[in-house]
Amino acid sequence: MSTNTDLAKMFHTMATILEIKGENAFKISANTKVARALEDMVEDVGELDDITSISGIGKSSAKKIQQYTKTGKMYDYDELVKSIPSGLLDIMNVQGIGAKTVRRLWKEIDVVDIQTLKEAITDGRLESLPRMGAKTIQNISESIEFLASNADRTRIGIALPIASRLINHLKTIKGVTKITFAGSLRRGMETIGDIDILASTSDESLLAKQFCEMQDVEKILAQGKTKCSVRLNAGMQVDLRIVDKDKFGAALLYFTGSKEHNITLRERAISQKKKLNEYGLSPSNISCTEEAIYADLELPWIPPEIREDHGEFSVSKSHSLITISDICSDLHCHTTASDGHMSIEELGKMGMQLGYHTIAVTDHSQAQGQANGLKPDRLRRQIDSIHEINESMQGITILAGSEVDILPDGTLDFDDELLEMLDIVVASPHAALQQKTAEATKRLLAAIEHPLVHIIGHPTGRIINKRKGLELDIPSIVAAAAEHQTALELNSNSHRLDLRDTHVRATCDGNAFLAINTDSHHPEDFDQLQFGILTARRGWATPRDCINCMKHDELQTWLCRNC
DNA sequence: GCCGTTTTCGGCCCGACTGTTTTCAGTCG
Repeated sequence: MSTNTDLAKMFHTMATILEIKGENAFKISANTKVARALEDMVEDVGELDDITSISGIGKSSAKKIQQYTKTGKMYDYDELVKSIPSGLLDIMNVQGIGAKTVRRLWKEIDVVDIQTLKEAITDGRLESLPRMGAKTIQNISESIEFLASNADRTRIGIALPIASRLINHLKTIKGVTKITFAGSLRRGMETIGDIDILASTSDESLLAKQFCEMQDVEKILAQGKTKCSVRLNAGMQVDLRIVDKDKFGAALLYFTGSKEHNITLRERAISQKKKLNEYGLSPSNISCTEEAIYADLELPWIPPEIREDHGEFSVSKSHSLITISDICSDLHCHTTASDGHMSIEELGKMGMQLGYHTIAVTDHSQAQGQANGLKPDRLRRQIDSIHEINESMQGITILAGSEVDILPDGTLDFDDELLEMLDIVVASPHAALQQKTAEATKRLLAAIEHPLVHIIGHPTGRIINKRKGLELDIPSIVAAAAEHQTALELNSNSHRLDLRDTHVRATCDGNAFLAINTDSHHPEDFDQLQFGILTARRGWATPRDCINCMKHDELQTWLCRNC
């Protein structure tokens, strides 16, 4: 698993070094493409018979990959890394500095890393380079400072509310007729680099001005007639594009991306003797809506979440992605009995409010002492109370469950006799999240194969930007989950989103069930479902793949599949 | 470096903005 990640990093690095060295641009993008292909693979690339069967990976890269999987070394990579000072790669991350500048910094004034770049600014050497005026140097200084404090991309759970707030504000500006967000946010990615906002207005300069003067703008990065760019106090960059109302669709398509989707779409246009850009499709002159542009290219409208050039151009019309309204149960929630903030009754009422037919109480098991995990006797008493409350509450089924720890050796935190008393068992890894792939996979397989386990909760245990989590052998996990009818959870919490998009795709492709839960501890946590759904859609999930979309009786039957 | 119902060679997406320049290179998305 981590071989793919390691290799992807190496190909990214090779691409960057080639760029600094001024190599052929297509060779550079070919390397980036290989890196991306590796990042998106769930099976270990070393297991493949023919690596070149993957689109974007040709003979040359396949040979390099093979050399690495066999020997742990890649000759071409090592040679490239040796050919430049390693600190130059860090300089490439400074906004406003590209490959050409890095090359000149290195060759002409001996700058080899961020530190020597800072020194060159202080002692005035930077000024000696062509096109290095006071303003440019000031921007570079600020970018270096910004880079030091903001290394991570922003979680969608942070970015989406900010974007909504900005749009609600900008909507009120006179002349604005249409406004929405695009980019990776619209594609529902788990982390966002910057917020892209697209707008139509009768007064362009007013909108641009007001945008740059918004309260939380820390710095204006660019301010043109049709494009403005600012950085917020929160650290996020926000780009505003102002476009003609009747070209909104073309612009939305273009700025939603992904870049790879756009490139393939444009190549498709060219092959049909057409030309596509952000202003429309010529010669047919179509630009108003995305639907019309796709239709003219003989394609159905493609949902933003799957616009990654991962096969969406041949997706069948009947492949209708899951939506939030398909969800009619939440099977992983906590109460005050462990570390939640709702009572069983409150949870039941919440479920009814959301229109669910079923909600599950799944408090932590005894191993989670810090989360006030339940010991067997407390759990037995809780099961009784849940059943009592369930009897008295009309309109919803409250399941007695547990989020039982999968201990490091793969055994569960409660014995079978107790587990048998539960309506639903969510088994999750919480500790020992540093385990190696083989051990971690064996651990989860044991839980998947356990006849009393219904769902594997947040299978990898990762926390976005904070903790890598278990690097599982996903194909084996999915195969076992399909065989034993155990669902794999997509935990909707925006800190987790675990399974991640590519894992979701593997799960659905492998005919295993997905469970999309919120893991709610507070009433407002139920809102996190939107992030789970976006991630599920990115993984091409349909309602048929997800147990939370089952009707009441169907779910009951599934819960009793091993009874 | 990759790819091919036009092609095994010759292409490979395209435009806006900045800062510096005095017509455009570099960067970004």
